[in-house]
Amino acid sequence: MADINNSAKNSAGQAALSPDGGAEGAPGAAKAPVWDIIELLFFAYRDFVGDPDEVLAKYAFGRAHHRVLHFVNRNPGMKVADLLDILNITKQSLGRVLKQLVDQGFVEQKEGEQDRRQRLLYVTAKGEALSLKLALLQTERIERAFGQLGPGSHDTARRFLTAMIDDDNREGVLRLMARADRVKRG
Amino acid sequence: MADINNSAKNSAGQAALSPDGGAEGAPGAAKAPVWDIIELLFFAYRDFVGDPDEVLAKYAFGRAHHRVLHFVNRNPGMKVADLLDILNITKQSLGRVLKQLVDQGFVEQKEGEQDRRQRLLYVTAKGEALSLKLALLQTERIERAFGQLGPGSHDTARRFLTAMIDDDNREGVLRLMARADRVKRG
DNA sequence: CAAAATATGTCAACATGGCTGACATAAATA
DNA sequence: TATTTATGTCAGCCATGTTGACATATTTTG
Repeated sequence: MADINNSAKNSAGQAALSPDGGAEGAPGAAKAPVWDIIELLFFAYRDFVGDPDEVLAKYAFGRAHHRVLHFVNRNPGMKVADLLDILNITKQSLGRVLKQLVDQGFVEQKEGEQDRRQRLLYVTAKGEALSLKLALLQTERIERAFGQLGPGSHDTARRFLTAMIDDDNREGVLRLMARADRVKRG
Repeated sequence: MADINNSAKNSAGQAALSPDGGAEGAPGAAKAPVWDIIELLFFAYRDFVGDPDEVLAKYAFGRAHHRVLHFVNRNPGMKVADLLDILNITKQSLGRVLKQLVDQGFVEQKEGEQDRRQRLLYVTAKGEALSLKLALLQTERIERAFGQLGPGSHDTARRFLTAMIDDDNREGVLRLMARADRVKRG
């Protein structure tokens, strides 16, 4: 709120602060918020998750259904407990949307072979189709962005987003993604 | 569930798909979803917005309050209608959280000078302090990420996130951010 | 000036998707 | 056999979104 030596700003109307302008010497002591990234994350994510909404609405589904469908599609045969860990919600919350997905034939539950207490989750053909449809919508936006940026932007974005994940969680997330990738493409 | 010719994966446990491996020739025809970015956005954003939660809980506030407080702090004197546009919610929804923020002395409303129907929004000192506290929490995560990536990562992240915003909205968002920057920094 | 449009607020009712707590069942494990 | 585990379910609460209707003050317009 004071106002000294600045007013210079780059193309995005921000920065020139953390990259060098701002004090960054003291380790661990964040002085000025990185407002631009904070706000851009808000707007980017808002538009990103907004894409599938109209499609979901046609089935009377919401974002909660989308998340469940997505992870079951990506990790066929996963346990209910695994899904709870990923989504970070209670089994009661999950139960509600999962039941709807099962009742309407988007997700199937099969008894575990080794452990018959488990209800392993699979998408049906219908479920996979919907999951794919939604993912392709989001992919359009992502690839449009990559198109505007240079080559290597995919890798850069991946590295940035990966670094934004909790240190505690990062390994687990990467393992999950690697496994999903193996299963779906194997 | 079969398992053929792969298992090679890069450091992030994914990729080798869109960057080159996958078909990308047909313009406009997205064939394969960019699963990695889709999932990483989910996890990164989840952790990112999760940071402020415990602090907010001490005031019995939620993420809705956080969003309002943030934008009012960044755009002092903004109209209620502007805030509604940004947040994309109804005035009834906004009214609820805004009232709490006003009642508890985090936000003030002042009559517009030219147009006395307007209730221009300002954070109080208390509100600014809280907004800053929350932003610094998120900044820690962001700068930790920038630290893990090379120099120039701030700029790269900004460009990526900017490109992810709706074409229709991008200009408006950038204008808003530029204006906020001007106002807050003098 | 009177009429219409605008900015905001408010009441009431409802939906979604989180949550806690308690309890039930079947199957695995000690 | 006793306990633990994986899952499901009932009941109710909370936060935050929605729609629709209506009120009030103020500005703008015909």
